[in-house]
Amino acid sequence: MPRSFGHIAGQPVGSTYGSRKEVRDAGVHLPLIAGISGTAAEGTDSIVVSGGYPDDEDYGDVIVYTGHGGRDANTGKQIRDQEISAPGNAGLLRSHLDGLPVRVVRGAHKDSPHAPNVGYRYDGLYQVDSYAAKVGIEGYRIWRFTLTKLKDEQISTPPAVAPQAVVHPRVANPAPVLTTTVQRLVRNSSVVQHVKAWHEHQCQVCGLAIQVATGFYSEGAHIRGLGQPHHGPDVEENVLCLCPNDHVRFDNGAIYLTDDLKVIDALTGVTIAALRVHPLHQINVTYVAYHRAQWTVGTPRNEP
DNA sequence: GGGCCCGCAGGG
DNA sequence: CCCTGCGGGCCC
Repeated sequence: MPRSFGHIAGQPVGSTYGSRKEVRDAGVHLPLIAGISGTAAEGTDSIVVSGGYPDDEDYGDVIVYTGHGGRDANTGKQIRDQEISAPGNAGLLRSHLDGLPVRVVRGAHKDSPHAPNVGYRYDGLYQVDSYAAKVGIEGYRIWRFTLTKLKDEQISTPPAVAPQAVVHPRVANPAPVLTTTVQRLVRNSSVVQHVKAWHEHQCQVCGLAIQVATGFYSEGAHIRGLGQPHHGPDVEENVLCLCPNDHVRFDNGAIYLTDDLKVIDALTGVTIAALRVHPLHQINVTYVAYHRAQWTVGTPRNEP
C-alpha cells in the first residue's frame, strides 16, 4: 500500500477499529506494531498514541509524543539514548520541516481521558509544531515531538488546476487568517516537493541550503500567488525553491526577476544574481512578468 | 494482571 | 537481508 498524507477516503475522523490489523487494513496506519509510520525522506504520515512510552503527554488538541529507539529488544526497557536519525524520529522531523499533516490514531490505555475505551480511533490530522530532546523518566535522552490538531480549513489541499473558474460566494464570515506555519502546510503540495527536490533545497537566489539534523529545509515560493487575488496555478513552472529570507524578499517585492531570470534588487535596480536553474525545472516567464508587474507598475500620466 | 515470546511488515 | 517496533495472545 503506497504511503499517503492527509485523510484516507472512507475513514472519517472518529472511525473506530478493533485492532492494529483493522487500522492497517483501513489504510490509516500501516505498521502493525510500530507507532510511527514513514521515512526520513518522505516524512511521517501517521502515528499511534497508545501509551507505549511514559513521557507521552496527551492534552487532546496538543500531543507531546515520544520518538522511538533506545530500548532493549528483549525486555523493552530503555537502555540508551534515542537518536534523531532513527527512521520514525527523522520522519517526524521531515514532516515538521515540510509542513506535512500527520494522521493521529489513539489506542485504548489507562489514564488518558482522550483515549478510546476500547480498540483504536482515528482522531484526525495534526501538524508537528516543534521537537526537542530531553532526558526522559527512564533516565535516557528521548526526542519529543509536539503535535497540534489542524482545523479543516488548514488542511485543504490546493486545487490541481488554477482556480479562476471557481466561484467565490460572498460569505458572512471572513476567511480565517492563517499563520505562517499553516500557510506552509497548506501550500506544500507535491508540486512544491518536486521543485525542492530538483534544487536539493538550495535557494535559487543566494544558493543557501539550510541544514538541520537529518536533512535540509527550503520553502516553495509561488511566483504568481495562489488564491485571491492572483489565482496563480500550483504547477512547477510557477514555483521557486527559496530560503526563508529570499522568500520574504520575493513575496514583498524587494527582489524580482527579469524575463531572462536575472534577480533584481528593487531598491537599487541592480542585478544581484542570476537565478539558479535546473534543466528539469522549467519556469514560465508569464508568471515572472506577472510578479514583476506587481512591484514595478505606476499610474501612466502625461508629462508637461 | 504481568511477563514473555512469537510475529509480520517495513525501512535501511 | 537483517533489524526493529506505542501487538497481542497465551501461559502462569
